Amino acid sequence: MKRKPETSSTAQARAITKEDVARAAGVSHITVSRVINTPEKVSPETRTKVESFIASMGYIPNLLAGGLASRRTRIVAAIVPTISHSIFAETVRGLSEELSRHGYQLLLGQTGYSEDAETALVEAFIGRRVDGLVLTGVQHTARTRQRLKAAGIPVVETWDLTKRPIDMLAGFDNHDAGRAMGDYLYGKGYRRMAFVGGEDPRGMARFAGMREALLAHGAAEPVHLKVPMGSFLHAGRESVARLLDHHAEVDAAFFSNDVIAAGAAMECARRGVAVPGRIALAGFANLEIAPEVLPALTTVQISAHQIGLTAADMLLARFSGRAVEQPVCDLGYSILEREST
Amino acid sequence: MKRKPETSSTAQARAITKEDVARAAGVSHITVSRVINTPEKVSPETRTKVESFIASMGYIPNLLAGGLASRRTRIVAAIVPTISHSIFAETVRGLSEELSRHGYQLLLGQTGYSEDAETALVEAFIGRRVDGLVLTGVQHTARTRQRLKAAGIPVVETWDLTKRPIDMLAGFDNHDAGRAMGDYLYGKGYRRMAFVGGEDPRGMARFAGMREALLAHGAAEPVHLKVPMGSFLHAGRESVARLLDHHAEVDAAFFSNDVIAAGAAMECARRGVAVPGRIALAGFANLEIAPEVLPALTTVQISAHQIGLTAADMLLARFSGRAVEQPVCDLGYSILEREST
DNA sequence: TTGAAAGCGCTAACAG
DNA sequence: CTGTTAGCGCTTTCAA
Repeated sequence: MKRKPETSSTAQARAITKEDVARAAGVSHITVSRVINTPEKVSPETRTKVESFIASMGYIPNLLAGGLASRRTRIVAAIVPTISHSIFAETVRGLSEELSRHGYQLLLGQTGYSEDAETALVEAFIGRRVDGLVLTGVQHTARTRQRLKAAGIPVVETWDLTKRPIDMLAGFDNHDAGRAMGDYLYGKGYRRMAFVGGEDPRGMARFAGMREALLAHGAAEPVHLKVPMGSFLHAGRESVARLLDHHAEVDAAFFSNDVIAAGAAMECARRGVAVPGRIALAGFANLEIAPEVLPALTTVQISAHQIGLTAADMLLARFSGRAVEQPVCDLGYSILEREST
Repeated sequence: MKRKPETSSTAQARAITKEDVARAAGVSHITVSRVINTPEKVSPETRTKVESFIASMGYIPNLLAGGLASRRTRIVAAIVPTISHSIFAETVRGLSEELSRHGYQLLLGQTGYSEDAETALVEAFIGRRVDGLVLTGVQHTARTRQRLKAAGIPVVETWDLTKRPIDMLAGFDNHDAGRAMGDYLYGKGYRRMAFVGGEDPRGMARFAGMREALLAHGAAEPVHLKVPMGSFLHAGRESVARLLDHHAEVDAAFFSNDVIAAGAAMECARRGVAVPGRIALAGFANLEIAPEVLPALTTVQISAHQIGLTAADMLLARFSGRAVEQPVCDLGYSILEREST
């Protein structure tokens, strides 16, 4: 039990351990452990004494060691395409708040919309022995699915629906949501539609749904404009410019998210193009910017925050051994009409 | 060395260990360890053989155990006020990208601008034995500073400057930046200024700098409007409305960040108020929205992304035992003139 | 180039 | 209510 001399290049001062506190307080280290984890199982005097030593010595338990011994890290990992854009921020916020309320911490990973990056992150997080994992979308590499199955940790897929979830699911039907917007725009009298979005699976599903609705109504094949990663606002401005200049027949555009749509609205304002007079604009997700931009955006309201909350609650139920009453949860969507259509 | 029967309520399948791989490959577990960590120290045949077993068995090393034994987790924690807003997103992105390039992962914490929350996060992260820590701002509780000193881990403070950093620093002078904007606006002929921002220390410093500049020029005391947390766009709209309605003399407003300023621009557009004719608007940070909104925002350009990159490089240098050539790094700022002033 | 022994700091299970 | 014993899975000497 002798301490070796300090040699590590990180030069981290030898941290105080439970042993040190126990010695100082004249108890065994397991008692210190109990004071921290199950204080009700320790006599009040002992507890008070130990607690005062913990405080005065500035003892911080090594969660690495604790996690190794107990096989629970109290860490949940979330993997999102990106946090730079606000689309997933609400979900992450809901997740993070609910988890931290229950003593869990959130480890965040970004894929940049790459499935291989997701696989790498999943492996890294399994290596960290996270207690649970939240994934964005339902499309994953075979390797990801297999790793997750093998690890046997609770998983929640989000932001979409599927017949064959890996484990649990909290999302909504992107295809249906797209169709609903198609129906809505057609119902408002628009006939030549465009869809502007990235090539992520959920955006594609929304496009497919919208297209289906339009064709069912006998409307023309919608124009499909792809936007690059990067600045959504800028992409929105560029794409609406393209629409205005090269697809003059288009009278309504549905954007993959509100930020792109807001960019489009800004470009229209710049050009003095009337919205919705010359072209109607609809967004997706009801982000912060949707009601603020001029004109306020019609959008598809989804519960991004609720997705995070639900995912957290599902995991928390699993952790505590409770049965998850609804392991597959469709949170729905609704059309929110504002000024832009 | 006998396995206990599976009882854990997490029901995590017994994970494959180095032992299992070693046994299968007919080597000792330490050889497996070498194949993973220092492959050049293993003979090519052994390496190939072990690697194939690692792959086929789907072995994922337990980083908890590794971290415990090696005293390095390859995790860096970053603490920001919030990730929901885009202000710190660029910094986090720079940090995350640079770190992951070098095999480190990022653990993210949000304080909601509360110093006590920061302290709690610092303690939690120290408990996780992160290799390094990135903090936002230079104002921290005594307890935070003391914990950090005691833990002896590398720390980078960001987004501000101070004479007495905890350890390393990558930021810019908020007071000076505010003064520069004050000078600029005064130089453009504006005389009745307002500052709109939150009550975070950096925003306050910018206000103080601006005020100092104005008073030095003999201009009037600036109006100071506080915005609540929450929606910045909305706060911007509300505050400019207040300015327009109750401080009609104000001819220029400086906002704590571009998102608030953009909200203000949107409200002006809604009201048909001329910018900068009736009121000039200036933002801060040169966020994505600044050049896109109508009118494009004059702002203070700072290198949010560079802050993250620099912080990462400082930590990386420390980790590898290299000396950090510039432990205190002033990244500067500059006025970026656009249409809104 | 490979292996054996000895922990890292903690918790689980059992005993007292 | 408190302590003892035995690992958790890995890396670090040190030895072969």
